[in-house]
Amino acid sequence: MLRIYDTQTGGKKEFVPVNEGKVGMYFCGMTVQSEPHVGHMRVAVVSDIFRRYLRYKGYDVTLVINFTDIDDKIIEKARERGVDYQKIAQENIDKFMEFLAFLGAEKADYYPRATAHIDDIVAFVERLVENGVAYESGGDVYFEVGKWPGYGKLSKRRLEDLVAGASERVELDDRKRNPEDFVLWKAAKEGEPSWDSPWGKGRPGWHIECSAMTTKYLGEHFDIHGGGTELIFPHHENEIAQTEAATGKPYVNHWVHHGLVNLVGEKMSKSTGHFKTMAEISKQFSPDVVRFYLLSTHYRSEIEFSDERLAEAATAVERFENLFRTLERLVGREGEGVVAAQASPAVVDARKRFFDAMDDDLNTAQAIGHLFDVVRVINQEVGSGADEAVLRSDRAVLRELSEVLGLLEGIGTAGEEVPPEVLELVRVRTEAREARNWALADETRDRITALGYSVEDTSDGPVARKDK
RNA sequence: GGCGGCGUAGCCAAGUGGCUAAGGCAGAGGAUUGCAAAUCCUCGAUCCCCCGGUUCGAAUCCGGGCGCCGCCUCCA
Repeated sequence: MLRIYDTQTGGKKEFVPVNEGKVGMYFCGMTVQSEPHVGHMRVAVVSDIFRRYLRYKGYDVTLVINFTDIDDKIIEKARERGVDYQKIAQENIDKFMEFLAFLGAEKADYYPRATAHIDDIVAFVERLVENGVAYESGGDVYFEVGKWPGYGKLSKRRLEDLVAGASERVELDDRKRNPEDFVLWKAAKEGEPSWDSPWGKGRPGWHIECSAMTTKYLGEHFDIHGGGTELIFPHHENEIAQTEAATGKPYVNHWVHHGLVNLVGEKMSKSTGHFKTMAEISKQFSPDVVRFYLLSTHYRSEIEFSDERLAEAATAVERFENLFRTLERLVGREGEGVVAAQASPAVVDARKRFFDAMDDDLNTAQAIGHLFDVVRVINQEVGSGADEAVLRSDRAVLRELSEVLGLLEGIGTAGEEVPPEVLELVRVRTEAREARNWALADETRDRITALGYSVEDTSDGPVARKDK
């Protein structure tokens, strides 16, 4: 039984889809005001792992990730650079997609943008006005929080606390009836992008786009809505208010919030400039390493991002790579002579524990622990000369589990080309070793190393491969 | 101030009432190797921030501390 956490109820509960056999998932992507950083990468990996696993469980999954492509910062940047705001947005969207591909995350089914859904947004706001929970004021439209009794149920905040807090911090806008009200539609300011609406020219507030787009793509009541914990309030709280006030139905069954990514102990954020971009990361580490690293901590926990942590992950990932390589040497390429489940009992057992962990709120950290058990068992079997049929089945399990995590998909399935000059040196070294000329053998190995390759003496003779 | 989360071996990280507290990285020793590499084996918390309490039994529940972090209307 698959259990998934829900922020609103504050615990794990059985996953029961709204529509049998199908899953609707929406993750808040990014406000494309600057280039994506490692925090956004976590959304990409978390949404991807949810989709992979639900699909593994047999569901037909629809994943939607939005882009907020209009906000104050985007407008400001466009003005600074003297370009259209859409150019800023598009550049950052392109970068986001690029790194999604880098991470091996499959594309979402829809990537809706706020500015492409103005009609839907306006219709949604109108619905709220008609329902008496929103009001127009000076060209703005506000959601009147006090008119909707469920407000605060996600973030566990009480309205009076909000009012008290707000009075200290927020300058009272005289267009608002109450300080806790939030904007659904903003009247246009001079020189800003704007769209026509029943309240005059303007642009959407930050929260309303998600309500309009989720209901459009996934319906008024769907399964999973994700994002970072910092979005719980106000963004998701407001989204619930807007949507449920409009539809009169429960909105989302599982609110899934992933922990933030910290850099040197401090939250990464666009606003402080304290972040590491994906571009920097992709130069230093492979997609498998980054994925492995992010998945080795449970998605709801905070995670600290540092080069040291990534380097450790790289060492761990190498063990998987080495095993796939060893298996290829011993029993050939994957897919050749695949035998049905003859995997060894220890592997089968670890496989079961792997899926138990995944069923428990996608506990990838625990699942990875069991995956290492599989690796160790297979290595033991390799060392003791296990039957090829068993090794093939073992490998099939290993492949199955790593695919659930989206790891190592390209490993062991394609031979690595080694250039002729390296192969020649390997031959020279082998001859030297046969002649017990250790000095020449070691010197030749040094030359191979200098070319960026290493050579290992396996039971099947020397094997050369490119260094990382 | 309000709300929420966290504190487990040198580091990272599972485990949230009951077998010997997963796994990874680092380290030590051993096997294997001409030497390496790869791999395997062995070794590490008598204990889970501290102090009380509940319980036959708690890292896990409750109370009180201490420390760290997030949110409180830009932010994945």
